[in-house]
Amino acid sequence: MTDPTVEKPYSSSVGDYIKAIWELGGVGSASTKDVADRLLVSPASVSNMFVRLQEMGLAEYERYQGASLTERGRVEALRLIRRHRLIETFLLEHLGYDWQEVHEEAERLEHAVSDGFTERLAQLLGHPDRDPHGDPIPSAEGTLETDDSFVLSQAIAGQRLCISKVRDEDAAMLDYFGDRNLVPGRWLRIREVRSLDDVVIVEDEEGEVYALGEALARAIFVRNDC
Amino acid sequence: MTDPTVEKPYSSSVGDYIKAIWELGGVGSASTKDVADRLLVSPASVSNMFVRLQEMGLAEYERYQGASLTERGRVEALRLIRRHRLIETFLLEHLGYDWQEVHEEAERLEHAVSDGFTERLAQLLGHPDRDPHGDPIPSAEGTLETDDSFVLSQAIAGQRLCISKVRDEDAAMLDYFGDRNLVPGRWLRIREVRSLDDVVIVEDEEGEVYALGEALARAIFVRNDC
DNA sequence: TGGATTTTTTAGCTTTACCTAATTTTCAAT
DNA sequence: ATTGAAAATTAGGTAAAGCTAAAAAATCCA
Repeated sequence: MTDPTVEKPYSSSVGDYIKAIWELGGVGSASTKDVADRLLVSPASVSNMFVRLQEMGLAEYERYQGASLTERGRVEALRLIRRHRLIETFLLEHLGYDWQEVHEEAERLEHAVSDGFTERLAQLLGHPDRDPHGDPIPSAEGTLETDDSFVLSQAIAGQRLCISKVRDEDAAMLDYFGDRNLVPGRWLRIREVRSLDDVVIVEDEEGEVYALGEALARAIFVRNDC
Repeated sequence: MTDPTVEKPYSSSVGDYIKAIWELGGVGSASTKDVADRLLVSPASVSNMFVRLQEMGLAEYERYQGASLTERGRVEALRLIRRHRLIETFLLEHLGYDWQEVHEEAERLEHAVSDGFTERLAQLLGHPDRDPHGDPIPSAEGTLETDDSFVLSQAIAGQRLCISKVRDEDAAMLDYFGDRNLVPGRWLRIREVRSLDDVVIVEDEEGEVYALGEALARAIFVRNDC
């Protein structure tokens, strides 16, 4: 008597795995170890879950070859990422959160909110297509804009480029960038890209000059338009 | 090596049980059956959980006698109820939810949000002390205003009373009241309380007269002040 | 090519939270 | 005081999601 038209929602664990595969896998597939490291679980747990994801039709999986998402898995991942980024935007813009605190809270909330909540939140926020880090927000239909931005360390001296996003993994870096207003939407002129020590020297709109070491230059993404 | 100062958060199931005991128990204790009916689980599951709640120090429990909350359990229940009511207020006032939709969403969210989120939300909402149904919102410290309101069916003809809250169990009733603006904060003059058929006849501030049958008259709470 | 190392899987176990079926206790009514 | 119904508990079982330890496959490298 199970009604196939009513599909039960996936558990939050399943969602975490799908998201991890999406984020790690890119085009190809994600390895057991990488997923285990990202989710802080044992590799054995990942092996188990890969089998279950396949049974659920969310991933393709071949023993010893890692897992990749099916179309349904991809849609599900993008749905969660949409939720996550909209929630982050709300926390930052309406509740006064700062960069550090946002990620953890959004990680929990994205599994608890309904689609209805998500779309109303999108409306409240004015249907943004980027979150405050500059990451694109997938559409409600599960499409994601292609991203032609690249890492600042790959820029060429003389270019004038727009910051498209900043990596959101390291809170201290986010603070550093926030303090100096190196945030998505700002234009930079590239003064020098020094291969010797991977330092990139840039000038912002106010003429302020910054020398960014390797780690910082790889945390800022830029592109030609804004 | 378990650090007793770091207390792990309770699962959402534990929270559901504590809330149910609080809502059903009042002063005394809540019975296995009542909790089972409210949470839509089997009585056997409730018996199990009662034992676990006692081991966790959240409830007192004696076989065949039901369970009542300890001080810690009471504080935990009020914390969840605070979250729930603040979230409902937010959904109604900022996201355009209507009465029906609100409860279910809040029920899920209250287990996912942090205390930090809750307090920021309270700030955004202007630290309300009542939710839109008129239910008092517990303080962050775990205190709850004593409620001296009573059910409309216990009013006496001639009194002038203020609607303090409306029962939030039945969505159709909430709609009925909402449509007629019979909401917390409105004053009513009691024209007649007919014991024959339990119909209560009231007049609102605009002189509109309503005859409310037993079910409706028990869903509206009133008191002398506002 | 053959070891050594890393990665992955398998096997078996734990906890949480639920269930059904059977049994026991309580309570109310004769 | 007994009994019958309602309520509660116990016993035993399931599924999800995790774990460790041991075995197997893949990869790297000299």
